Amino acid sequence: MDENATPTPTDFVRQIVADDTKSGKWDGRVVTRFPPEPNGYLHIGHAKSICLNFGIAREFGGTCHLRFDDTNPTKEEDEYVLAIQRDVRWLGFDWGEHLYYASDYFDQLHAWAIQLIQAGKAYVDEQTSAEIRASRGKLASRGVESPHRDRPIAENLDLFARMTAGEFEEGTAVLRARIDMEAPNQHLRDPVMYRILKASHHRTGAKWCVYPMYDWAHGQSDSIEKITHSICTLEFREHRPLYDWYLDTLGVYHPQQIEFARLNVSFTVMSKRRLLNLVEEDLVRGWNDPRMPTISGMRRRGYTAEAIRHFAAIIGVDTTESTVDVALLEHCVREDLNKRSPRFMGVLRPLRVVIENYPEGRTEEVDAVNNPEDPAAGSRKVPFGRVLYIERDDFMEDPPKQFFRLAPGREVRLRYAYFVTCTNVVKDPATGEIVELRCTYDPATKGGDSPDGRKPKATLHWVSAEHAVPAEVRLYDHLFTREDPDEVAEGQGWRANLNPRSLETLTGCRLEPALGDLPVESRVQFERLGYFCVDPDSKPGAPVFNRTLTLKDEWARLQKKGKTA
RNA sequence: UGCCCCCUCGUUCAAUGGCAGGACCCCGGACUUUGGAUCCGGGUAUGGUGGUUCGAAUCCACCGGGGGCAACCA
Repeated sequence: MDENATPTPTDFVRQIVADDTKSGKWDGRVVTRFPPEPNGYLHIGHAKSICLNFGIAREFGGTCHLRFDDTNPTKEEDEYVLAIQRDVRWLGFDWGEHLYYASDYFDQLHAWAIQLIQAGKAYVDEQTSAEIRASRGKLASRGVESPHRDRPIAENLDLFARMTAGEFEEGTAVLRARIDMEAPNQHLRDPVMYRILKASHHRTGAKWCVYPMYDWAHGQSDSIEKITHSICTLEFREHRPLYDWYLDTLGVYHPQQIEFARLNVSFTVMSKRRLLNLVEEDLVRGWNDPRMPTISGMRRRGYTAEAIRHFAAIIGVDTTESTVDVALLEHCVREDLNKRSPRFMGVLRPLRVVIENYPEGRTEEVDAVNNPEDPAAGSRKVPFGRVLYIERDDFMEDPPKQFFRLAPGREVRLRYAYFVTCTNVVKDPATGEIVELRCTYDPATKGGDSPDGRKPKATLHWVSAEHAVPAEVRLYDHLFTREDPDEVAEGQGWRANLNPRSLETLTGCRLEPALGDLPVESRVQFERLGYFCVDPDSKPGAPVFNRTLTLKDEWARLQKKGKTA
């Protein structure tokens, strides 16, 4: 997509950055970061954050770091690290040499922890996690101080050293910041800084027995990297006082945390926990299932990076929790695909048509425009013959008034070819099913125009039976049947709203020859049907297509409204 | 019965004390060798009540509604 078509967004985060740049608050530097935890694949919500962080860096001449927030070895895997990098790159962003891991900072973090202990600002607590949770107090009440809170500094130092050395079992001790058990903000009630985890870390292996908690790791990582604007989602707003406390207490470089509303999209779920659940329970075919709101899923589905970036630009950035209509995302994809997709003809549910007055054994080629939106795309030849396939939906034996397509005795245009008139309907005598149409064609209409000015009300797509490529086509619908998957009956979970018809696999489709050998991920339009792309499951001579999205369909709209009497 | 945050067309984002506007969506029409695309027109919004002000979506107060926070997750 033309970069000019996407206006540079203006939002409150960019406003802050612009103001800071102007005032010289950070010496004119702009450094942001995208800090995913490698415990799942990136989704469209992350895309919003990626576009925000990398976008701001690009617009203000700054840099954006990719930092893996890998502080929990029990949930994180290298597979995710690789997938995340691939997805960010595919989206069109580049972190240059600024690839970091929170685990790179474990030594520094540990040294800082000792510094806090020495300052009397942290202590080792040997209460159980249940005791700690209970003593932290309810939402409306205050917390109670740990019996270990006032233990001597030397003892804390010793205990923490032994925790680090692996002398204690998991769950037997933690290091806590010594702040205020009566703070109205729960996060300030002596938060845990380190817990004992005897798990192998994807990068540091068995080096550590203690791992930093998110709050302890995140702000300090920002500080080490000299981040200027640490942009995160709304749920971390109440963590900000803690973010600030750690940095201030340590007396180190202190970035500004800014929170924005995470993206929700209708008819899907966005939490990594739920997406992981769908994958693990085989409710979808993996993280990159085309029905998933993951970046890799959308990519496999045929969405373009440009469309996703444009979507991110127009939804804006705000502090109000909201759910964006999936139709807006789909609009962005259609808009982009309309401009760039070469057109072809493909028949999903074939109905055989014999042109009775067309000579047996004859074949000719007709000229077809590749993309009416792009004259530079040129044209191609499409073979035509006596036996064709058309879409079953394009014929009705007894059509309602609003049906413009083929019917007995009616003339329609075959796109780029000829006008044909249906003369007979052949049915299976046993089932009554229509198995073939007999038609005649008007040789004077070659190319699709009649010298006498006749204008059929419909133009149909078709393929020559002799030349057609057989294919599998996968049709997708929304993953959930409700705008809000959480809207469920008593006692039911979000999965009750999974759409049982989110995937429909069609075999025996017939495509024009040019579609037989396209590279994986090629994106095309099947005329009158929608946008499709080549799935990696394709084999030579046996392509598999995913339907990215349908075209808008006036006839389908009328049917849906029941106005087709 | 604590703390924090948020309420503008159906949805979403603008309007930074000065004519409430755009996009999506929906409806209707034009055009059309894709019932596509495109173009044109239409579509009951500032949660409520007070206050400040020449003037309030915007500032203040109260009320109402919604969301977040009680992992040794991030």
